[in-house]
Amino acid sequence: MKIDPASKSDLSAQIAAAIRDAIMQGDLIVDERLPSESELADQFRVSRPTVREALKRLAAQSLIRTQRGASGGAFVNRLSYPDAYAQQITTSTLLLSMNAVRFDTACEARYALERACAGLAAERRSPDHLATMRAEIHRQSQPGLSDEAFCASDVAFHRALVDAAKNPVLSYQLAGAVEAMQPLMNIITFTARSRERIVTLHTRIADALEARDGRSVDLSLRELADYTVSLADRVMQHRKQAS
Amino acid sequence: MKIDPASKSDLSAQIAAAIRDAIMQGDLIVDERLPSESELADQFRVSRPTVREALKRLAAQSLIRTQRGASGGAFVNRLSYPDAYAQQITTSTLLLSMNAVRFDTACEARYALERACAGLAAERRSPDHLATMRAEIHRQSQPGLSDEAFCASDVAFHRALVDAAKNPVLSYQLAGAVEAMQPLMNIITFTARSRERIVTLHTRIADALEARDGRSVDLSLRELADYTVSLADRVMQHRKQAS
DNA sequence: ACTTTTTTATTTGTCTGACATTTAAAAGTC
DNA sequence: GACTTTTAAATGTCAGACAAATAAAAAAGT
Repeated sequence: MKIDPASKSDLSAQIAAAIRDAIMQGDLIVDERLPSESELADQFRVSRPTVREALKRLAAQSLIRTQRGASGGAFVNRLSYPDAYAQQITTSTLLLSMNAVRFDTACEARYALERACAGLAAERRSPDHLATMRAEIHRQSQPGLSDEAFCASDVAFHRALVDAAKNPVLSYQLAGAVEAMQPLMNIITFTARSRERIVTLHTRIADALEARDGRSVDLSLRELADYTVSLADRVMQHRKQAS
Repeated sequence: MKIDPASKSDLSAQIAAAIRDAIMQGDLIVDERLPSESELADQFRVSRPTVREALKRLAAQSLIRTQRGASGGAFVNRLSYPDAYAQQITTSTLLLSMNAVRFDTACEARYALERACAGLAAERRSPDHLATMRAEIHRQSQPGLSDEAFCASDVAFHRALVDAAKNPVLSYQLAGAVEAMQPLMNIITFTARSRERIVTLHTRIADALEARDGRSVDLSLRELADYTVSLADRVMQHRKQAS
């Protein structure tokens, strides 16, 4: 069923890969129970701790879940959207923070992706999405709002925009990109961002969405992107001068 | 430094979360060495196997790498683009295959994302990208080509289009989406897809890209998307009739 | 006969201790 | 000084044990 070439290193990684392949290939279906740890140990000719390490690897990717007790065991997990979001966010966040991705590169990518939703969102937006966006705009225009709260509201606004496209796959992809950008965005927000300008642009986007004018949404998003990038440039130049 | 509330279950998961947080927070930087497994065991007041399970969880997410021998240990890993790709692909593939995502939903998402690259790609495409695309088009028009090879070439073509935008973050996001769609796409291709039509549209895209006409690229992509979705509809209807 | 309680078996979670293997650095040798 | 050998530290793996949770079976009580 699943074998294991005695080639090179790390038995637990090999076992994890074998089980992962079986799941991806469809040999193991959702909610199916894997053999018990002891049985797997016998099957693969390794000890139980080694099997356990392999299972933990899979659990870390939400591929399996485990239950204790009689008739417990490891079960193939249905990968839910929230789980997938979470992993995408950690992966994307780390990728951006560890690879010295330039702010404008990330920003360009983010708004390009978001603009991909503009047309669909204009077609399909429901009153709920509009209400959410209006509410966030209102919150953003409150004078006493902290920087953190403003950023959170900003994310919620754009999240609503993406969700308005009513395509869960798009939402899933975009959630990772937007969330991962947040730390980078905060650097800008906390220094130079004009809330007034942002609120104006957000309002324009909401208006265009309400009018189901996809082209106008797209234009406003592009303007927002350009503004954000120009801000970033200014912040970077400022830093260069300071050092 | 990192503690561990004796609240609820699964020590290895808690420890993994603590270390993951430390990495994401920046308390542990790239290439920094974690304490040895024995030291971590002492620190968290657990046994070494438990620590090891936690470390394997992190290794599964490419957050750490391990080296044997003296001055070995677990090191914070720089998450590389290829590693991130790989994870994105497994996650996306499983998400799509396990959640009964409708083909047209996935297809819509894929082409929406790809169209997000159209403008940038038209601006920045290099002769290399064009050459790759032309070569793939040529391969696709060979009569003896197997279905598998045609699909692979299709992926390579679209990959080149995305890469032409010269934004690694976009490439990273799109690679996952496109690859994850492949199994679904194959269902269509192996039944009803007209290669001639595809090649014609691909050629039009390449021509528009050569002319740096972003708008035209976008239109051709939309046409390709519509064609693919209509094909899918036909295949589904055909199946419904058969059953 | 039906419900409640108790027992039991199974399975994961965790610990202890040991040995194997790899690898870099220290010690020794020419 | 360059080379070889030894050593120590670390991960990788194993074996066996006990704890804890849990569902099913068995027993008890009404």
